[in-house]
Order: sequence, then structure tokens, then C-alpha cells
Amino acid sequence: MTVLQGRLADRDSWSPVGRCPIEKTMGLVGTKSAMLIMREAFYGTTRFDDFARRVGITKAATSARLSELVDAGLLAKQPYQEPGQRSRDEYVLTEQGTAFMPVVWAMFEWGRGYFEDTRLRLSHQGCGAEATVEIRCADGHHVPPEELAVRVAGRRT
Amino acid sequence: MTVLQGRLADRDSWSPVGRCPIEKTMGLVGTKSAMLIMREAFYGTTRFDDFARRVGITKAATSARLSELVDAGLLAKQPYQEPGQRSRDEYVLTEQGTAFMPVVWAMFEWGRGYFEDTRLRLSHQGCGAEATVEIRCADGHHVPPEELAVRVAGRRT
DNA sequence: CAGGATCCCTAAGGATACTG
DNA sequence: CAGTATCCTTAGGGATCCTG
Repeated sequence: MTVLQGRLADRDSWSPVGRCPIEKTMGLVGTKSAMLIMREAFYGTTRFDDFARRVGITKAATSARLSELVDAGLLAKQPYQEPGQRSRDEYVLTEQGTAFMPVVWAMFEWGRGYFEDTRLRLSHQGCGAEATVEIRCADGHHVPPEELAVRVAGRRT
Repeated sequence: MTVLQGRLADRDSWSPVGRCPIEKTMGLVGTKSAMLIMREAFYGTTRFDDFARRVGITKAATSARLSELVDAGLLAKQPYQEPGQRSRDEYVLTEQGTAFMPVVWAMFEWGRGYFEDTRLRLSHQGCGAEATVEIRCADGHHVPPEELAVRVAGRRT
């Protein structure tokens, strides 16, 4: 138990800093379909119908989710044109969207272990070694859960 | 774009390996309240009413979510007894639950940047340095998004 | 303190049909 | 291909009241 954990545990809500970033993040992209669309976008999917089919949701849901993700700035809508066709839009990851991927891969990794799915692995392309999601500090140490603290600006905690 | 990303992009659904771990994970703990309860459990909250109050949900929702998390094995229900009181239950993180924390902190980190919340920081207690969630390979390299690949067992990809 | 019961509202999302 | 529109079901979750 870290010092801060002890302090944070003594409170009525997450009041010290207003609403917690986790809560806000879940409010923005906290649905299964949004998470899977982000996965697809990372895999290189850009077309509306491909998202719908590969994620396994209806077009209505696809439309709603893509719009939300574009509005939130995780995806960008870009026009493209195939010869002889009218102009259409495709959806690509933005910088904010790419920054979101650790969330997706953390879920992937946990689910892989939890559901004992041994067929899948994250790997570092090129070097070929297995990759995992982990918490590290600026000094380069791996940070196990019991050594992780949350600091509120200014305070010592 | 990695090799696997290219290959995975050419498919109808996530068929090569059945349902994806991300999807299964979201099915299990993909609600805002479940995520916040996990945060609270990490902070050291163990009592029913504390969860309800600090997460900001009703007791009915608290009851439902805690039961699901216990059934899923992320939390364990343990009896405790205060002098002069009847026996009650408290909820503590299991190993599976602790393993889930990278998901929670990845959301925390992304939300912190996205919502520009500068008051909060993850830190490595003791060494005091800032901590972040990142993807690294077994050879010790930091793995940027463009170098990350997903491998399906046996296949080269 | 730790819930369960009941009622109600909203969002996610499936099914189906229709458009440019 | 890229959507929009309509209808319907289910789950999350608030409010309120009650119990051991």
C-alpha cells in the first residue's frame, strides 16, 4: 500500500482532483464497439463497411461509433477517391488515437492471460521478441503494482 | 504498418483466432463502474458502502458490479468481523485483479493527456520518478506503435 | 453497514429496409 | 460502398424504500 493510496482511500469521492481521467475516458470510448473499432483502425482498416463487418456490428452502430470517435479526435475522416467513383471518406488514426493504443493492448494482454489464449502474442516486429504492456518509471525501472503511486500536483503524497 | 497488420486487414471478421481477447475483456469488465471499482480496489477500498460512495453509483449498481467482479475472479469476497458486530464481507483484489491494473492505468494516462489534466501523475514510489504505461519487448526495447505486431501461434506473421 | 426489491429512464446495439 | 431511418430488446444505472 503506497502512501497516496492510503490518503486517497480516506475520502468521499474522487474529489481531490475532480472527476478522474479513467471515468472521463470510459465516458468517451467505454463501449465494446468503440474499443474494437480502435483495434481495427490500428490493424489498418479504414472503410466503413470493413469496420462494420470486422467488428461485427450493424451499420447503424458503426455510423454512431465512428462519428463519436471522429468528434473525440481519435479518428480523422479523410476523403479519398477511386477511379470512376465518387469521393468517399475513410477513417484513420490520429495522434490521439494512436496514443490510445496502450489501453487496447493492455486489454488484449490481460484477456489473453485470463482466457488462456495461447495462440496470440504481441511481438516487437523486427527484433521478433514478445512484447507486453508494462508500467515503467522515467529512471527505467519496472514498476510493480505495489510500488505504483498516484500523485496530486504539488502535494508530497 | 506491420506484416501482421496487413494480413489481419484482409479478412471478414476476427476469425483467425475466434473472438478477440479485447472483446471478451470488454464483455467482462467493460463498464465505467466496473473500471472505477477496480481503481478503488487498488486504492485500498474494501467496503461496500465505500465503493458505492467513492465511485458515485447506487448500492444496487455497486452490488451488481461487485458480484460480477467476484464471479469473474478479479475481486475476492472475504469475511471480516469488527468487535461487537456481526461478520461482514470485504472485497479485495485477487492476482487476476491486480494483473488488470495496467488497463486501468493506461486509461488514466491517456485521459490525463487527452483532458490535459496536469495535476495528476503516476509515479514510482521510492525512486520518485514519473511512471508511464508502455509497451516493451522481452529484449528490453521500447516498442512504438508502428513496430508492434500481433502474432497468431505457429504462423510467421 | 451491507445489501435486496421495485420502478423508471437512457444508451448500446441487433434486424430490416431504404437511399445516393 | 457508405450510409440513414425505424423498430425493438437488453443492460447499465438512478431513485426510493425496506431489511437484517
